[in-house]
Amino acid sequence: MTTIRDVAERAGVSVTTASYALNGIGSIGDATRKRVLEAAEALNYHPNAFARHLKKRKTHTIGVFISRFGGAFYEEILEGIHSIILETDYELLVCPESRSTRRMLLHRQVDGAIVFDSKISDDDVLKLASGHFPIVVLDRSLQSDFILPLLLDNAQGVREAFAHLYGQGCRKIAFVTGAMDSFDNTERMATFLAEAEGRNLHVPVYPGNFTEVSGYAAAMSILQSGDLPDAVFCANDQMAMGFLRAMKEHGLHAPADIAIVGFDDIPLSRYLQPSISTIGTSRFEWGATAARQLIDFLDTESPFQPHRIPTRFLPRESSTLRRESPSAAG
Amino acid sequence: MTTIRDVAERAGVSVTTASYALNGIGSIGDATRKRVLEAAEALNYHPNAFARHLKKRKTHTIGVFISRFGGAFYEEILEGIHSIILETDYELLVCPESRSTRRMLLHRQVDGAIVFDSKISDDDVLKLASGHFPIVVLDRSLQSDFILPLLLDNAQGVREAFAHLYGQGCRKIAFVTGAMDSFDNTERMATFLAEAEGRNLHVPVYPGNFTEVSGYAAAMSILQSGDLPDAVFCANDQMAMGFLRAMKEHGLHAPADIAIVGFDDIPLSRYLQPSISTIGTSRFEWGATAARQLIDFLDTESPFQPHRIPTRFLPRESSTLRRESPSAAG
DNA sequence: TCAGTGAAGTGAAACGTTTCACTTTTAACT
DNA sequence: AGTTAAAAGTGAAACGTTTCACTTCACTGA
Repeated sequence: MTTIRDVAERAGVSVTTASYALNGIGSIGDATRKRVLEAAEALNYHPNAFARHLKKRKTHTIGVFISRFGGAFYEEILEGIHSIILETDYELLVCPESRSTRRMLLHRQVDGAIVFDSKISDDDVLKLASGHFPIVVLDRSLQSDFILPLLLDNAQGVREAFAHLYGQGCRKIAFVTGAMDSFDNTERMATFLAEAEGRNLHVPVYPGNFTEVSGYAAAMSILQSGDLPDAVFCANDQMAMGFLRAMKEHGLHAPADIAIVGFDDIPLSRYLQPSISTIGTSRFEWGATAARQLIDFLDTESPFQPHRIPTRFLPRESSTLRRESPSAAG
Repeated sequence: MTTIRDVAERAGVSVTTASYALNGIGSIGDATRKRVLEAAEALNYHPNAFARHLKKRKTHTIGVFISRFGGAFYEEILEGIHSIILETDYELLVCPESRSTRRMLLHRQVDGAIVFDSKISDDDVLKLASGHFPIVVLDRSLQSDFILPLLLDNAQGVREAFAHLYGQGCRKIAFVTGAMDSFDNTERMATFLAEAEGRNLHVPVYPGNFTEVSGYAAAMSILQSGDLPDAVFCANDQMAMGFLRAMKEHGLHAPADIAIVGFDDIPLSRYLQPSISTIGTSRFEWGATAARQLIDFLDTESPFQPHRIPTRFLPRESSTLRRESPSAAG
């Protein structure tokens, strides 16, 4: 572990001079600077990040906190964030859930954070956020000058989807929920039920948890009841996939027997057979917006600009009963 | 920014006592400990990670360095790594390419690293690695006691693929390369050419760079030459996708006109039409193995166990001319 | 009563940087 | 030669922890 002290010694200068030379600041003679740089090179010196960050109060790094990497969901958001990072001089650190006390531990190891992990409590986020530590949250609604909730406009897409099903004559529509502690699920369900209520429709609700398996299970309990709906809205695509799998096993077809709509537009949804009607957004833009706003805040202290990320319904095979017009493709 | 000094003051104890109490070590009376904990809670105190890590020489964190998040490739590796992390008390930090001096900056911010980013030079990896900083590399071959190269067994899969094509009677086989500075590409190409040579076949080589577009371009130059091969091996699936797109645009079909084989088994390859024959591995296991070995090294100093990650050929529609036996499915 | 013991608590050095405030050297003018 | 200013370089404090070595104190048992 060579330190700046070793470098200074070898170059025959003081630690101060070595520091200035290495950072290219202060007034240091060319010859001296060169000698220091050579010493550093020769000793394979790398500054200790902790000592440096302890002294300077900034790390020029933003942290992204997610629960996991899979799920075909985070990837595009991370790419969006990364695309903005590449335009700046910031670093990016992505931290998934871990057993130890990540939340506390990583605090102040980054200058700001983007949070997309329901395992992190609202309370922790509220406590951590400050003018020195702004946070963008992608999965919840929180009120603070230093927190920017950047949420999907769930209502918009759900309304479009409902209109599509209703417009096709579906009147017996069931809803399969996601995890009940999810903000998005709550909003999707509330919107859907409100739309139905507006048309005097009763919507049976089946509990799920966003997993493929829970969609399958919901389908099983519906199919076994014998009383089939003509359409089912699943709170995400994974569950729609599970639902479709169960239908196939029972010799039923979407949309002929039951029209299916999901949410998220995961990459697979387009390629399955039938392709899954779903509600999508540009996740890349979502991530990019989050990163942009966070960095703007850090650089210029400009206050956060709350807004919703637009979503839109993408009709595909799993719910389209008859093609209205030949040119109307999703 | 409340510090441990503030906590100590509020609790009416020394900084030392506060530190011991907060860390649950030393001999501190129950009443005192409680007072310290309450003070910390009241002040919303979080230890400064930099000061802590500067003093203790360990961070209990491993870093993963990748070039980007997309490409349908890293996701599963990251999930594999994460799965191991969850079993331990380590933290995980994932760091994609950035404009600033990430390599130096992150050094010592983690206890060990997993590298999968060709933009990081061999030289840097060699210099950084040491008994205090072990590195697992997933994309290159390097010799050091403190570096573990965990590479795909490219040869195995390529040989199987070649045998498959040759066994079907293909004799005029072209190769589309990946990026020339890629270790994997080099190995895939070398194996393929060696296999061909062994059967006295000449293989025309078309340059690509692993992108879908470069596969498309390679196809265009082959198709325009008018002299069609009966099979093409692409060094990865993205290029195979591009190749197939070009074929479709020319009214050609795989495998009837040209049999196509890719490499990587990206999720999409299974769902496209035709589905793409490819060479796959368990990327989840790959990541898990990397994490396991790194953590073993850190915990027990047990030396690295070099080995290759097995790959296997997955015959699908794009290359299977006739089904040999009804039961032989991939 | 007192040495001995263990529990409870503390002072201060150390980790490796950066940077403020300062001194020394050099060069440029009269 | 003497003055001044700028350039080059340095000492030491600070960042916020942890932890070694130490003190204080109350209690035990003889």
